Amino acid sequence: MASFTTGELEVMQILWEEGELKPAQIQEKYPRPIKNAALRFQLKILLEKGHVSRRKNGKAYYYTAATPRKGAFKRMVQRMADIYCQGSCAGLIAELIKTQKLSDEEIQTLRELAETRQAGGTKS
Amino acid sequence: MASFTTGELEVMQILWEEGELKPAQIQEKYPRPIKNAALRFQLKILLEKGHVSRRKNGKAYYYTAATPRKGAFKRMVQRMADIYCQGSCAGLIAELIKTQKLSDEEIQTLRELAETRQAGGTKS
DNA sequence: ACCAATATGTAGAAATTACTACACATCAAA
DNA sequence: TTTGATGTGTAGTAATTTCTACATATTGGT
Repeated sequence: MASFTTGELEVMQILWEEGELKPAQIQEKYPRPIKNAALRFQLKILLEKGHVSRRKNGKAYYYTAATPRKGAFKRMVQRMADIYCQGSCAGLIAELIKTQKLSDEEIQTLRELAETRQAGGTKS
Repeated sequence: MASFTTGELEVMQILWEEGELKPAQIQEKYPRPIKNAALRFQLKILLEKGHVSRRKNGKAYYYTAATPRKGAFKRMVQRMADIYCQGSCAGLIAELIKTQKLSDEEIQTLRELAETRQAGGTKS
């Protein structure tokens, strides 16, 4: 009831980035060749599940994401934390900082980000 | 060729944590009730795909993870960065620090972690 | 009003993932 | 060596996900 299949996610990504599109336009942006009818099938599923909505304009239906990107992101983060870090998001972030390749500037940015949050959270 | 199905991942998680187990033992640790034969089917798939190996000891086969946890983690991180942060892992970490609920201590820990990496990267 | 281009709807097939039932194999103990 | 507990192998079923083919509908220009 929460996570997307691969195909669904490919469509949602496009809608999150592009806004309102009709099937033929989504098809063009699709990361791999896909038949129009196959794509429309994905849209049908997403519509039934309530993840997209559509609106008729001229001849065609235009689709938009109904499920926000942010919520989907949160669920995926939590899932990953569950799998790899006993459910702890902080643990996940720590693991990422420890293991990912990061340039000096990127680390500096992250550090500043943490400091900012710290300053904002406590009352100066 | 890279990512696990839900069922496969549930098995891999147990093997990553516990080491070498026989089917009945994995079955006990499984996050939800599962029939012995159903579990063994998952193991069969994982074996065919090369994600686990097995070794006979006494009556039973004992299974171990052949695909390392670390690699699977990296792939999942990259996938998530691709979907939500234009492929940038640093961007992903930044997004996490910005959006996740974190206690003061957790933020402090992350900050220290970043500082440590920074100190270690540049020559003191 | 008609036609051609563009869209849509639906039934069914293929591929993947997940599960079940049951017959057969192996080891240890009497 | 028979017996029973434990473990294995395999064939068949179900559910989900993905794709295809084709008939039908809608719109704008003539």
